[in-house]
Amino acid sequence: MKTYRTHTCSELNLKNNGEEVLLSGWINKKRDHGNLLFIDLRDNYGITQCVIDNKNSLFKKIEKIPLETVVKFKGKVVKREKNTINKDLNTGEIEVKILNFEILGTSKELPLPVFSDQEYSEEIRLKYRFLDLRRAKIHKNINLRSRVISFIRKEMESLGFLEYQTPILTSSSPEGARDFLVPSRLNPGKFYALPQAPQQFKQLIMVSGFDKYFQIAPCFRDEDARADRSPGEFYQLDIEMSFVSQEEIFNVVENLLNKVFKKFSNKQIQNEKFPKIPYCESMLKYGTDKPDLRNPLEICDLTKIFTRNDVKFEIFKKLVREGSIVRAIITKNTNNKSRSFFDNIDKWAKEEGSSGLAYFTFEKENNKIIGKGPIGKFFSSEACQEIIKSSKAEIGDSIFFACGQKKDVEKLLSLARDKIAKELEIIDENAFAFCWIVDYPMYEIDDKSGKIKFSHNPFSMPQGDISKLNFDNPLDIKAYQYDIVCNGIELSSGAIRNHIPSLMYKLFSAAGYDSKSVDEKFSGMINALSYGAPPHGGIAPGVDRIIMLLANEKNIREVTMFPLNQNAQDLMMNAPSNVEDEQLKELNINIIKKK
RNA sequence: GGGGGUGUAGCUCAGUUGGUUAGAGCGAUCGCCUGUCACGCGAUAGGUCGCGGGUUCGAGUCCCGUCACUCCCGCCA
Repeated sequence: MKTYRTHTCSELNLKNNGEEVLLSGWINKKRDHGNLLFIDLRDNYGITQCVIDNKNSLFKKIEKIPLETVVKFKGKVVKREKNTINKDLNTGEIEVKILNFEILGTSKELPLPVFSDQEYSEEIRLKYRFLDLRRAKIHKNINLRSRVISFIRKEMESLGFLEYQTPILTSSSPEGARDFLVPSRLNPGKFYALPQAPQQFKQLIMVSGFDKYFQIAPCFRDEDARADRSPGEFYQLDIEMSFVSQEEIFNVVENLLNKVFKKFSNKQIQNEKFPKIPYCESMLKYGTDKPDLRNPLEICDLTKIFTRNDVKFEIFKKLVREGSIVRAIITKNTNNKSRSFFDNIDKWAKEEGSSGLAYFTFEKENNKIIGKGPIGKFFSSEACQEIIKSSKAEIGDSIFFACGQKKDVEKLLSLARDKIAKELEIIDENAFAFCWIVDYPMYEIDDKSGKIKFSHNPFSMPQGDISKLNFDNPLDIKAYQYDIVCNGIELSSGAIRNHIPSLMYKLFSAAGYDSKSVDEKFSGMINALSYGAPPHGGIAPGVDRIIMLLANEKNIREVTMFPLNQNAQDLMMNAPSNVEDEQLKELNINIIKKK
């Protein structure tokens, strides 16, 4: 005997006509005609219209039930008249004539309406997240998340991967993001760290001979939030495999992502075989290592043009002589665009903190190519010809220049690519454009200290003949290190790992770590690699971001059930919070009070 | 740590050059309404204009400070 329901709120249809049923759910909406009352009853599965009129003695009582009250209705399924069918509902061909009711959970007046498509402030949504989560769109997103994760698990298992769990309380690691620390009661003055990723553990799993690992792994990083980055915690599909090349890992992930994105979205995948773009090429053509390939605009280097005598644009020429570079974006067929289109982009660039974007348009006049626009007159016809040649521009195209230090130019033009493409509406919103970014440099120069540091994961395997690595030019060493990018969002990064301890010491040494400090900081890892470690590698796609793309959301909190706000607070549970002095004492912790 | 945006009724927002008693929609309460599905109609209640200070005869509006939320930069191997 069912106590609460015989059917869910999306189940009933014409086949049930005449049946007596029990439904339980929330009062989503009432439409009260005075002597006739419609109630939309909602549960996780859908909505069923229930109806009662004043011939029923319960009418006055039911009429008074507030929205979001949880009720049980006993009723009879009746076919709706043709002109009253609601095609938007699964249950729209029937309604339930209420015979009896019971209130299961009362509701106070709502701080935010559940039945509404309106936008609400994050503050109120997060404080009353349990109400917010009842709303259709986010409820759907969260269930999508569950189905995607379940699908990924099944796929991984069918490929022979096994899910292994790794510790949540681990040790602080010297590289990477800021750690969340957990004080140890049994070891006064010492701290655990929450894992930024199960990086070392998954490698240890390979060393332990398990071969194919995956985990939907929680990761914790104490860094500031962004729209696509939760503060605190996020999930990775963590993968590691033994005895594999980079290419084999690519195949696993490419196939998986193709399947996931085809199953859970109707958008087109631009290239099912993900293009592989070397890091340097990406930095040149897109100004970033996470390019949005839906955007057809590309950047080209035109520094040389500004060394010509027939180019008179002295500001840039002077900067180039002093070591600046010039790069540019060509826009196709924009000679008919208004002056304000160009000026707005220049204005935008200035708002971004740059000195702006100089521009002109290529036109043909008396059979000669000339530059039309504010700085066009500074370029001779021959110089224009040369620009057209090296940038693949055509008559009628426009060109936007940026000049400055390499990093600044890359950054500005990367943003400008997005900005201009949006203005021109040339981004295909109905596509997923994946790519691999490959051949990352092993090292980079630290901006602050000017010293050599690891640019990514210090455990990555360098490329080339490892016996002939040239440590005199460490910046030229590339790693088997790769990222997946989709629509300009970094989805994951991974690497073939360095499983050779002697090589690891050399690599660390180039970044300024002596062997003693490597032993201290990575003793577990180095030690393990010294007892027969298999070649191995892996990757870790971000689950939250995958769901974000599938749900077509721009904010990660829209696919996270109970997210922290931008200040890493949980407004509903009131975390973080003060703790009792007794607790602190037990942990040997003193709070330093700020003045 | 820095920059931008926002903050007015329970919710979403309007509020003119600084000028009478700060408005609308939704929600709530009450009344009318038997085919709605954003039901309709009428009425009532509901405000520390984020907070503090200043300018002014007069501040939701201008100025300074501060707080909260959010977006971005820094940060995120």
